[in-house]
Amino acid sequence: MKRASGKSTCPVNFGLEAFGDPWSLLVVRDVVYFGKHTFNEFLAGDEAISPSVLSARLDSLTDAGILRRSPDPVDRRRVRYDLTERGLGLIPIMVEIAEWSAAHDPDTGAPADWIALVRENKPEMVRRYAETVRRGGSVFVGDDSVLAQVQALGA
Amino acid sequence: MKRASGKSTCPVNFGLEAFGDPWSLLVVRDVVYFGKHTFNEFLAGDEAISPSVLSARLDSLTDAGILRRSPDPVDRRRVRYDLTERGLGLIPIMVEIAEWSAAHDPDTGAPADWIALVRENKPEMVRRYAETVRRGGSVFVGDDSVLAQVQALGA
DNA sequence: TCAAGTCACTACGATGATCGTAGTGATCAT
DNA sequence: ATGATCACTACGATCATCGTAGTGACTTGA
Repeated sequence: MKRASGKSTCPVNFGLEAFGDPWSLLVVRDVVYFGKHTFNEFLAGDEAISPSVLSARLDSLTDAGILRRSPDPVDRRRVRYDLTERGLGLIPIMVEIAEWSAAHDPDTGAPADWIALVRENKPEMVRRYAETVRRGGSVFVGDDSVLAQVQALGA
Repeated sequence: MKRASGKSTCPVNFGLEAFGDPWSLLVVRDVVYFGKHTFNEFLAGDEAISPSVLSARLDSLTDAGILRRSPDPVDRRRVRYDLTERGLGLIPIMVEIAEWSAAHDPDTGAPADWIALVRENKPEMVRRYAETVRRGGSVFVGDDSVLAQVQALGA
């Protein structure tokens, strides 16, 4: 990302300068979909990011106002990363990427019925994603996950 | 993008492997918003991509089924790049990126009223973008641009 | 209390990607 | 024929990422 910043006022370019590298959105995805919040949790993901790159990404996402760092009050070794409101605003982008990929990847791991549910109730699902993540939950993992909420509604 | 492909079936990861580098979506943006279709037009953009990188991106986007190359029938030096249907499917992602950036970039070049118009009529505007680009137009440039269509409606 | 484990993160050499500039050959306009 | 224009390629320098191996602060369990 050597591209001189400030050379373009195009909003697509602005976004790509903030999170358009191959790793940033995967970190955001880990928070939103899987409820990950710490360095080692990000490090253990399926895509095997290296620690120095992860460290750099966490710094740049924090600088961009997308993530917020906070020390864990009980275990002082731990640092917790949470999405800011600005970071939560990336959810619609991820949802669209997931929808595109589910449509074009023959080996996608995205369940077809979940993708259909999100596509047909997009504004509500996006809002539900954001509210759930805002209070510490995630889309797929945990008792208060969006998945659990939807299953409770459907039961 | 050294990340071993096939290591993850996550749809966000799939999308990022296809167009998640810092340049691919800018090429797609040039087609959709500005009606660019040739190597030198892409090269002349505000963000100053280098020719070798552009060449590599055009190859990978073509391999990914997002762009289609065709020789110009009248000028045989020319090669034209167009979006495939799969490439047109990236429009909602770009629209969301533009909306996020317009909301968070104090120096954004995106007109506020245009962003508002798109936000409030998203499905229709996305469909209009796609139809216009499909028949060779673009969002902002040309007689048949989406901008011109909207202005004609409002007149 | 003390050793062992875990935490976030840094160091570092090797590899790969991107940068900017300068071409190249094919084709077109005059 | 000449010069301009087309889509690229070549290439050395610089930058980013990769993978592995640590580091110091802190916590845990005996």
